[in-house]
Amino acid sequence: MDGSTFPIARSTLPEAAAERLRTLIIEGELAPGAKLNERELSERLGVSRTPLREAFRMLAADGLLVQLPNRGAQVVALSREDVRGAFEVMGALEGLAGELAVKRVTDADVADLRALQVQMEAAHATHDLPAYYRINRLIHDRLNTLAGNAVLEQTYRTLNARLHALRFRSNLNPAKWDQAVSEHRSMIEALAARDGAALRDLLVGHLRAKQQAVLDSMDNRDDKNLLGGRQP
Amino acid sequence: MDGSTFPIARSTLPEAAAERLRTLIIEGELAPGAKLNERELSERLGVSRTPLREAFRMLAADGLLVQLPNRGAQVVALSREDVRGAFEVMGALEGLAGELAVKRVTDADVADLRALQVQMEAAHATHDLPAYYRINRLIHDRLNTLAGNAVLEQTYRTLNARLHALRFRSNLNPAKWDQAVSEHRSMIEALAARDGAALRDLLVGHLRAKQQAVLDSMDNRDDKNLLGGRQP
DNA sequence: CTCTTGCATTTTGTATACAATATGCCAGAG
DNA sequence: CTCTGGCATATTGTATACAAAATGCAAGAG
Repeated sequence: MDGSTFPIARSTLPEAAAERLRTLIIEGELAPGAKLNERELSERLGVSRTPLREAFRMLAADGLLVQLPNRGAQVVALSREDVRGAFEVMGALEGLAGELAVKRVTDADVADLRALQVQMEAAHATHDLPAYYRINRLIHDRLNTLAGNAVLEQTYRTLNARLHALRFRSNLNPAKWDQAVSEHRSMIEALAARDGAALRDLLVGHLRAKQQAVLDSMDNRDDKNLLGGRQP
Repeated sequence: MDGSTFPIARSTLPEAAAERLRTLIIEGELAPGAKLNERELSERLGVSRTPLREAFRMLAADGLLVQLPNRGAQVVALSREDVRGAFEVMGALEGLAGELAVKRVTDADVADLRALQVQMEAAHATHDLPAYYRINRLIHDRLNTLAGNAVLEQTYRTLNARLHALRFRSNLNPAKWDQAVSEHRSMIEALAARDGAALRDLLVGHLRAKQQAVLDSMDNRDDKNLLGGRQP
């Protein structure tokens, strides 16, 4: 027999529960700061407490929950500082992804990305925000995959999930949106030109703009107290 | 009452078990690729299987274990590619740490680091490898703390633990050692001069050299099959 | 002799029972 | 009226029992 394997996706209850909880957190169904009662949640998910507690450990490692000994788990409430820090790290990771991607990207990859860019600009032109975010994410994920570094990709995804739990999608002013789309165009050109340094700088700058937008929106949200439980 | 808290360190069994296992893995007591039998381990650690399984989930999230459904957990066996990737990410993280540290470092911090540098050079002069590694780690940790970014620090520590499980300490040739010590001197000077870009480049280069040394040592170890279970 | 197939054993997965800790309320002192 | 202390309740922590799956071995077919 050759070495190839075809493992079927068999998920255990802890994994399934973690996945479900992850979605509930990111969708905002479970709000930041919310206390998670084990018995109640296990009944709602239809599993016993044992696998649920394993799910908690996984999500805590991802930074989506915090666990206090003898006091249970609660959805993380990111402080302004946490968000700033997470975006700084994301910037470094995406910058690295850009540098690495340049070394491995093929013309076919560039063509794919250009196609995505066209779709993104279409979404921009029609003010289709959900489509824009979806394509935006596709492009960034693609770039990370192109980097060919599994550790990077995993770290990136984990951090991204944590930030998505903020649900900062709501507000994006027109000027910033125009700017972001234009930056994306430049990024793809830098990639096509195999200019790693330029791509890195663009990505870091892009992330910094996003960071600023998110921090501004945190200041202006009426539920900001839910997001900033830790600082005064 | 003011808002300050003084929580005493109360650890739960899963955390304690994870900590113990982490040590066993990093010390090499549990070798890469080793299968972990739940019943046996729980007896050796003196806990039941339930908290042990939670510990497994934590370590798996840290990348120290891999868990296969219905087939238990085993100590991760890092492939050459994994090591390359992890060092690339470490480089990006340390580079960021350097840039951020420059913005916050005080003269007192610089003085502390210079003192550590002196100790490091003493260890180098007397060929005290363990002391060298200890001080080396102190310096890098200090730099990361100086960056003032909790997300960065946590990501850095996790990744570092994974690499430490390789136990690559064994071989370091004299030329590389001299080079590393000299690079450290430059790093502290760049920090003292608040030159973030220079510090970043030094750190990235430093990591790249370390990466190369580790990859070389992996090629030359007779137990390399234990480290590279995944690739041919 | 080799390969398959079925069974016994081992090991992991999940639920539940019991223990330890935390929480909230009420009574009583000041 | 406020604060403290102690008890009842709720919740989390851990061990154990049972279920499901994988593993290893041996017997039989080819």
